[in-house]
Amino acid sequence: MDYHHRAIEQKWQKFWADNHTFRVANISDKPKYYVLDMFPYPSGAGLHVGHPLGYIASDIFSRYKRLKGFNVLHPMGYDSFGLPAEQYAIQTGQHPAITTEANIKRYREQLDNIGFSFDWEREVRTSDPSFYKWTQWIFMQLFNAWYNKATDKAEPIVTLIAHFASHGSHGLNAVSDDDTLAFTATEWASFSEAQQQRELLKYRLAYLRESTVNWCAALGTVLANDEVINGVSERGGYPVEQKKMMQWSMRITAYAERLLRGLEIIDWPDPLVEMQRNWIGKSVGASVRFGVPVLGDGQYIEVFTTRVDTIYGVNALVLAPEHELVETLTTAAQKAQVEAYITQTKKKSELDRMADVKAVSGAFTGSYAVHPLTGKDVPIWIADYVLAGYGTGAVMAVPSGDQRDYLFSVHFGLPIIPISDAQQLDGQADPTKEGRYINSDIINGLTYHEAVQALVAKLESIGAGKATINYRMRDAIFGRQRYWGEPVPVYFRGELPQLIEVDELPLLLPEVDKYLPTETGEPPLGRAKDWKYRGTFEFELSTMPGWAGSSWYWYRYMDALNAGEFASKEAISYWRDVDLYIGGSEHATGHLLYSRFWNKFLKDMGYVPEEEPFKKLINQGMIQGRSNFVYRVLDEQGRGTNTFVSYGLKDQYHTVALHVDVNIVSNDVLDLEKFREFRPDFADAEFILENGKYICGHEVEKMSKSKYNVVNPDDIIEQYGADTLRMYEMFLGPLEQSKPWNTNGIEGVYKFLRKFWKLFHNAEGDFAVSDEAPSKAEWKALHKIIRKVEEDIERFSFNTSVSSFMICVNELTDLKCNKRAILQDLCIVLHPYAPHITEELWAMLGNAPGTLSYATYPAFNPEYLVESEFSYPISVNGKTRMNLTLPLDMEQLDVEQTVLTNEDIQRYLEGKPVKKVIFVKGRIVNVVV
RNA sequence: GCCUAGGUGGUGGAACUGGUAGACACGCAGGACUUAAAAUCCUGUUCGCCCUAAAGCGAGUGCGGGUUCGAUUCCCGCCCUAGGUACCA
Repeated sequence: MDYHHRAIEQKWQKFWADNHTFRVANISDKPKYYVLDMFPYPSGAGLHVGHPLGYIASDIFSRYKRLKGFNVLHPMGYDSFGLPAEQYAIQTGQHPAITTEANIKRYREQLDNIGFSFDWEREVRTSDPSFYKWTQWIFMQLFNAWYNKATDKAEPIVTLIAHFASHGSHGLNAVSDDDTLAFTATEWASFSEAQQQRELLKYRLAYLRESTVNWCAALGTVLANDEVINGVSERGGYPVEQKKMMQWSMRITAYAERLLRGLEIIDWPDPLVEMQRNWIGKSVGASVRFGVPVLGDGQYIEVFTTRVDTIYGVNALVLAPEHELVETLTTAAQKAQVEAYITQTKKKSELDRMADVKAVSGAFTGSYAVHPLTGKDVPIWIADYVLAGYGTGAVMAVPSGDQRDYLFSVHFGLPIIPISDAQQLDGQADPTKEGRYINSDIINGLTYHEAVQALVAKLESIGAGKATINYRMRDAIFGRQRYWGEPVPVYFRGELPQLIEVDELPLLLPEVDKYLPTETGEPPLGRAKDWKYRGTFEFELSTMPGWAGSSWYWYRYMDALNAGEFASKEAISYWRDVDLYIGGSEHATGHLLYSRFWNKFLKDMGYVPEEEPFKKLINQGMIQGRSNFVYRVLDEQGRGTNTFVSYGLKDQYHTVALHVDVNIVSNDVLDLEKFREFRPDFADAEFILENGKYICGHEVEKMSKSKYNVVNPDDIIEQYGADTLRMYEMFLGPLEQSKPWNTNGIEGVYKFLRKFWKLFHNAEGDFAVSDEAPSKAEWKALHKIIRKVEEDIERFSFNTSVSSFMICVNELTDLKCNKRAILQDLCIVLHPYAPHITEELWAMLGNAPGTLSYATYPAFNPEYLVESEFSYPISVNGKTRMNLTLPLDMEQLDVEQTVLTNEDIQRYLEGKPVKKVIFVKGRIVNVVV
């Protein structure tokens, strides 16, 4: 019998489904192992061969872990809220739930084709009310919590209320808005309910605040910073403007330090850790207050600096043009100039501002601040190199130590004062921390560390500053003016947001007549009829952002059907955290940061046990498209003819390159018949061939329909089978590396599986396995692969395993091995990679069908690999000259003698005196002359 | 600019802690089987020189240096590619 992949694969996929082979229990004697994939957004286009790359790797790993005796949780689901379904709904009027359902069905079919070992009984969909009920529930927990810096964790809001009731705001160390009130316990008691609520909102981890948001009028929505690229929306490329708006936000900044600390205990790729570190952007420095007499007594401008030691070099304060004090500070004489400058910067788009980094601009306000240490006047300027959103939106300019300040000062003729004897100011600033300070009053002669200490102490003692830590990361906006997302479980009593009752969850997404903003500019939910809480109060009309559901979904898999909790305590305490998470690096600062934040919060509230949710993380590379081109010959007027010239001859003609469907090209050779059917206008195409073939050109591009380079896994599976697809995707190269998909080469993997199949069959094609004892060489081939695959999988080097399987099967074929003892173990070792063919052969070997998934991975026995001899490469002066087989237990002196007296070696020595012989046992002999 | 990863045959890639560079596979060339094709199998395939052949010689892992008996691997400088980031005080 030949290897018929289609029949075998369908048979086993059905078997696994019918027998619930991959159903996994939350109780087990085995150690647990949780393998998670980043779940997909089910788009209308379906899967292409790039999508399953990570899933195949995680499936191999899961199947391997099962064979190694672990209880493996390996679930899959859908991140099914999202823009494309809504965009489609806007265009067609079809409810996004319907398109989403259809897309999920298609995804499921495609996934099932590949033979994954997911426990589908745990499937989650973020858009399903039984799931988003708990997303809303977590939101409510966040609303009902504050961050206590004293205990360094989030606490229920009741503990804050208790503190206010007994101590007022005194002694509180909390993360909050800037405008909190100071009050006593008695004053708190005297506050109205509304006043109290207003104050509490300044502390809640989910809170409302007026934020400047990226408003995209064309999309009718607010975008996150990472959705705005170069001033236009990532999706669609529409213009984005800054707009003030009441927005739900998440106080992720409360967790900045813990998010940073956690990076040290997790096993993630360095670039990803680095990206998160930069995103959080911690700077240690000081805040310094510069008094501003014109604003009134005791009024000041606060700046943040990482170089407080340079404070005596300050020649100006520079504010962001958007700074709130600019208008007040501008004197009548400077008014025209300042206003002109502000108009000019406002006009500049984000893009211009970035392109213009080197152009210095700014304006003098006419006012002066007072240097807190010298008492001297410091002019106050505005300039757009100072960003309103970072620090305090104001900087102290130190031209000798900061290049931007230097350029600014040179441009506007401000004095440049050197502050260190080590500074070299030849046309640029010198930020050195070496040397001793000069022109710096109380720190003259001190070193950097001494100076910082002395200055912070001094500033603190006069109330003009303190040591401060600043983060680049901002609180995350948690709202979208869109329809297809989780409703926020909040209604309004006047201006004040109130939570609905827990037993009223889920707050279902209401029906609307259109998926567009209302005429008055309200989000689509404003269109819902009679959508009021208890018939009276307005619901929140924005929905949650895309990252809400994905910030906790891995817990739902642990107990996906639980109606009473997001997951039971027992399930969570058994599975705890994700042992291996595989996904793309594009989620580095979005999903992976928000998930860590929610996880820490859930831990603070006692719902989950681990500080970090994803112990180990692997980024799979992107699979790019590999486009093929044909070259249409142009006539003298530059018009296209119906003649196409092969790649190698195209330079002899005037041609234009056209994309051609990669599915009608094989090894860059065009299928002429299929090409004529490809487009009606190609029906009578003629070809100029080379060597009888039409060779196509190629280029690496994004995989997309318009480039005709999309390869559907279903087509590959139809032709070669899922086992071939799985192994070929791995064979393509290291998992982490991005690479173009190229179907060339898949034949090699397909041939391998047929060769493997043939080991179990005789020349007539009948199943024929021998019970004889294997030879030494056969044992050796087996145990080499047992060890190799184990090592490779543990370091996620799947491509090298595939090569080793090929070597092993080549060896066994050469040995004509059909011994049961060898082939049965080989089935187990290969099973994670090629589950269908191995299940089939396993059953043919007489094992109970379907038991292979839970077989025991064979133990490696080093005795089979022990060698008594080794063929040493003999090199002279580092250049390999020949090989010499010597016993492995031969020691240096004997080796030297054998080698040096060898006739062939003598030739290379040319009679020169031997200086030294390097001998590394089992490796090499190097003669130095 | 900064951060990170990477540059190896015609192609994808291998070489794990400094020890035979190019495993494995594709492609290509030649051959066997076949009426023929497909499938299968065998041989060769880094480049250059020499040669009927056998054998031999030289160069070679982006470029230039260094350490070492020995470097794709470690160090210094540079070039290029991809991803991230954008005046962060």
